Amino acid sequence: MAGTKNTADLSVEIATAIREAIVSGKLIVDERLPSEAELASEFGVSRPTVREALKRLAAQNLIRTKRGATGGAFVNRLSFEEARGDLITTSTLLLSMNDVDFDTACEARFTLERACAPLSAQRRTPDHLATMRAEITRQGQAGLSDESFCASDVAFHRALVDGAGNPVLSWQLAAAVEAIEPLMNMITYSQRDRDQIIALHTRIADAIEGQNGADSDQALADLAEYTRSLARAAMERRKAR
Amino acid sequence: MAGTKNTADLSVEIATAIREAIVSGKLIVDERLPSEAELASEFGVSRPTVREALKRLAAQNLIRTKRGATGGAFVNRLSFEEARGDLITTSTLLLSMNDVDFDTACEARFTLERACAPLSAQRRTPDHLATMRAEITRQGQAGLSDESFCASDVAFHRALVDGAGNPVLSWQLAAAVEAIEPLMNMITYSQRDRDQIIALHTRIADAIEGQNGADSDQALADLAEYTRSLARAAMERRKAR
DNA sequence: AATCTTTCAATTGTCAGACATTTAAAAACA
DNA sequence: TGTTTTTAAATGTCTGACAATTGAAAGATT
Repeated sequence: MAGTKNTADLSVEIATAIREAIVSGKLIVDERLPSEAELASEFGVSRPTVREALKRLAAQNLIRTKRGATGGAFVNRLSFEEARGDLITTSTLLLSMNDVDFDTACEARFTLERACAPLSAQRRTPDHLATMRAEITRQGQAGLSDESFCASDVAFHRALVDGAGNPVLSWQLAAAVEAIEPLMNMITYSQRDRDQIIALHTRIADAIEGQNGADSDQALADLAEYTRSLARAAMERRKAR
Repeated sequence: MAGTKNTADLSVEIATAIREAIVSGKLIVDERLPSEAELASEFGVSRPTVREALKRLAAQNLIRTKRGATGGAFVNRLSFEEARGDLITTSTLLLSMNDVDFDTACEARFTLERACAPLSAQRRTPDHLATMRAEITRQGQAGLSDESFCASDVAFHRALVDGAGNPVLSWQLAAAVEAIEPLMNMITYSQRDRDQIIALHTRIADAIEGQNGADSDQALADLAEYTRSLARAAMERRKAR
């Protein structure tokens, strides 16, 4: 008789029902959901069960809640900004929990980034260029910790990708770039390494400024190769130890 | 006096604490968390509050729960498969809620996909080729609904991307490809349109089979342009109506 | 001794009712 | 009219209880 598995927990069922209403557009942005008490009565469950369902949706940024007289749960306008943090967390965990090796992660990142470079060369604004130059300057500062160097590296590449002027690309690439930061942080950067990277960054920035997509692509390819070689060396040092 | 905003709800605080323990590696995959009662006592809150925190984490696939004597909450190994569904949902909502126009979404998708094509040309297995050919055949079947045509289109492109043999790329691209399916579904495909798309798909498959990265890239660029033109036409028809 | 059955204990899932806190609007007041 | 107080509605939290599930231990049977 049965076909559907109706053994799911109630809070899961309720969360799913509301989520589908949001995704399908039955519930629109900023619309207020019924109060917890009303939902409980509608679904024939208790208030704590409804609350667990709402917390599930809140964890996915699908709703936001407000207390007080005019409060309640509202359909949340999912912003790229909000979604970025979750995507980075997810990417980071995917890499670490599935033993994705550095080469694979690095290849994915640079493959995607290189795809953005020609667009960025076309469309970058002075703002993007200024950010890239500023980060290159910072990367040359003496006494910069490896962690700060990596953070600046991320900022540089984010500016590069943002230059493409496509929020969807920026969103996806931010994750790709930032998710491997923990892996990059495991590398120790000698002064020579840093100088090399800064030179490559300068080549990239020059190409982007000169709206030369081919050059920026080649410079990124070189940076990808150099990064891989650094990681390989770090791995071997670790193994030899 | 205060510097940190400690006004966050308790269930949020607890969820954040546990999430950070997972991300930082303090809690490892498949490790069992303390029981709800123990967590409640540890954090000095009631069981319902702990449960709301756990539901938040469960909604992000960070933990799974099991009932019974040996039950409890366990750190979940986040799989690409699991994460894909959430990413697609998020992408779809981002596009619809932020009024991302078709051109922008389409550009992002094809930019990323074209980046994968050369890798796929190098590494694709006979399996990937077989899937691509099979989907092309299906796309030519008479009486196929627009929806099924789109679904097959998605399957074709997923096989193409999977051919690159990089799970990280597959994961990110699956989202990019599938998230715009709802937008593609709004287009009506005439027989002539379908023939054109099938011809382009065949060109792509041929290039991938012949391990010709440049050809596959060009064919994808042509497909991108054709898709955009179809969407533009559909938009104008809608406006004229 | 081996195997099947029953019981048990631990844990999550659900419920009911209560109180605390927050918030904006309504009412009272100056 | 402007300010303060009250009030009502909503979420946030707590307590205590019971139901459902599940693996393991204890017991019964062959």
